[in-house]
Amino acid sequence: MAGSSTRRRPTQADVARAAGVSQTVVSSVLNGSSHVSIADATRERVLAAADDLGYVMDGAARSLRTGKSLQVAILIPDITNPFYPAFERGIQDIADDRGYDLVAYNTDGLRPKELRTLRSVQRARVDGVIATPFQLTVADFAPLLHQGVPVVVFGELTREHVTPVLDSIYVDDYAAAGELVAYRIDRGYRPIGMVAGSGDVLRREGRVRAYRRFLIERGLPQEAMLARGGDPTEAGGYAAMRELLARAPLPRGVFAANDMMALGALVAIREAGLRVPDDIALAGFDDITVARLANPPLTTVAQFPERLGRRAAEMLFERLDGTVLGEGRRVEMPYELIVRASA
Amino acid sequence: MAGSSTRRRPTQADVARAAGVSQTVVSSVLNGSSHVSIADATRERVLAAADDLGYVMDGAARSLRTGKSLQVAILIPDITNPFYPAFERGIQDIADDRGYDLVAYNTDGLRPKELRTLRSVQRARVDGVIATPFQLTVADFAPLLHQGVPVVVFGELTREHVTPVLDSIYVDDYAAAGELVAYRIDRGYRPIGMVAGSGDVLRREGRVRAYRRFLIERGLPQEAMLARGGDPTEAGGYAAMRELLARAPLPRGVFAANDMMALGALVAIREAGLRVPDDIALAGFDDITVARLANPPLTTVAQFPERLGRRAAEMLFERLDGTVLGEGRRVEMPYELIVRASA
DNA sequence: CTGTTAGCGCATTCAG
DNA sequence: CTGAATGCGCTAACAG
Repeated sequence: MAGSSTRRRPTQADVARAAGVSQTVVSSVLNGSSHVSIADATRERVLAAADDLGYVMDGAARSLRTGKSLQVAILIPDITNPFYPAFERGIQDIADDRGYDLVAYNTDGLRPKELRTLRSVQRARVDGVIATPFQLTVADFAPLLHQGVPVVVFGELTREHVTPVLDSIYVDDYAAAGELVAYRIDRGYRPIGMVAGSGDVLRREGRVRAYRRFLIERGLPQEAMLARGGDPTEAGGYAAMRELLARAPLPRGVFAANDMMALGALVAIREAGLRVPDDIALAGFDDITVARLANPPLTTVAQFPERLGRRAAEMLFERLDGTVLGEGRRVEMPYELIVRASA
Repeated sequence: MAGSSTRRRPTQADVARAAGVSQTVVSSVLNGSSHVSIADATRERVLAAADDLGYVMDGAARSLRTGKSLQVAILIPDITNPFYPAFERGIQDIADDRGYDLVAYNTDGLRPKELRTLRSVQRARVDGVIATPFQLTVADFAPLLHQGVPVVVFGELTREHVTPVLDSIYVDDYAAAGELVAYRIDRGYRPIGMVAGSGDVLRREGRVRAYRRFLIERGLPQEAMLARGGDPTEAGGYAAMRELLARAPLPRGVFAANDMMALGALVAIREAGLRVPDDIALAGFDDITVARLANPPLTTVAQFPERLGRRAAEMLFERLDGTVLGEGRRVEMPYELIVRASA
């Protein structure tokens, strides 16, 4: 009647005993590697014993000994933001293939949380990190880097005097937003507006900068039509759009910093009795799944987050494998203008 | 010109040396706990030295020694499914408060992957697991449980003869779907349809069962109006709805197994030149953010995934703390019918 | 080809 | 109140 008593998990020593060999032999056959060759008969016996006892490697012990944890960390602001699940999924798939686990951290884009996370990451002894830093700078990654933990950053980094070996992957938001505004939002010399998040988010500032440049080129007054809702969410978009609608003159086109905000803006516009795109052209950014399902379907910019995640993970593993050495790489990934009915 | 040479990370021994004390003392002050009291002056000195060297605890070593990894695992089918990010986020927030990291696994609801994941979880030596099993049964969790790793399952489990100590948390899909169909989809003795996933997903079968029961009660023919698209995604919903539309007679109401499928169905209905809800009443399940933003806004069932995640995490930590002992608990969480314009 | 040995960083006896 | 010694499970020399 042993019942639910906690059973100590089997170790290599247990397997060795069961197979009548030494623990070293067990380690060798389990790792396959090593320069030692093992007799086939012995190997079979060990494997059988391991399987029999339900042996599973103790990651902590292995990690302590080898310095490799077989875990990679991902830092994102908020998994609830529809852009990131696909990004995470892309990473996860690659990591999975390589036998790596994924430790996930949400930072909310807040610096204190980002810093705490960085320490957790060190504590966990992960082998590599993929980060979407919002407030962090390159310098903050220095400790990790110095300890030999490769880091891949998603987004454009503020260059600093010393550039550590740090890979980054990014999409040219500035160019994409510029195209979008010029070709889809602009309707001659009419006011166009933008709804954006609170603006402390480096990664997305390219979007706002592109909008500003457009205004300058057209000689349009700046700031007048820029509404910064608090959160980069649907609620934020709704609030910001209502603010825009309350001002005069009414914008004839609106660019939202992301699709969620655009969706919120859409609701606000509809509630105001105006139509998209007839009264106001509206476009977003990200091409989240539902952008296509909105009514009208949303014109936006696709960034292929899953592919971004996969590529980021590949870059990380190239560092872990030692396939790629030396200077940090900056990889630009393509975007695509998705023209639908809203603009 | 040391540059980017890999620096060994500081250990407690290094801190001890810097502070002029023994490693034992460092361990004591860093853990705060212990029955040993340390002189204030010494404590200060140690803390200063640790901070100075940028000391961060080595989780692997601690884990090996104490058996606790300060990590919990979450098993979900697919983070890309909009229900799960909020679920994960709820867990993450609680875990964060407790100083625990979250190791995330996507299983795609496929048994082989689920099993592989279970082994990874053992290898990682996580302290606890929150799982959304699709094909796994209680027995599969036995090894983990026997090793003293608490497990909280989201969803209803098939009871087996032996019920190990395993907590579960679930929403009564069967009741919720029943209400939805009876009060919102039904329009007298007219055909009503359902679009659902491929059906090997235990957790969601309550939705289909409720639909079936309704047909039986009304004496309506079964199967005729049930279309099972492959994936429980927007694409699956679209395909399944087109299939339904191709049959005769046309359904006057359609229940989708989840919101993503409902959104896809909406597109198919619109493309067929029919209107929701005038021609066809449509309802989904989950109340993902975009359900409200659809046109027309989607009638659905809210399950509050973030709250579910938080509660699941709390249950897990009650086990980890030893606050709750003994029998596995089954906690039912509330749902809410969200009536909007689509049905 | 297989066994012995040492030590990764830490928490925890047990002595001083 | 502090220090020295031990071992968690594993891998990697090194011997045999």
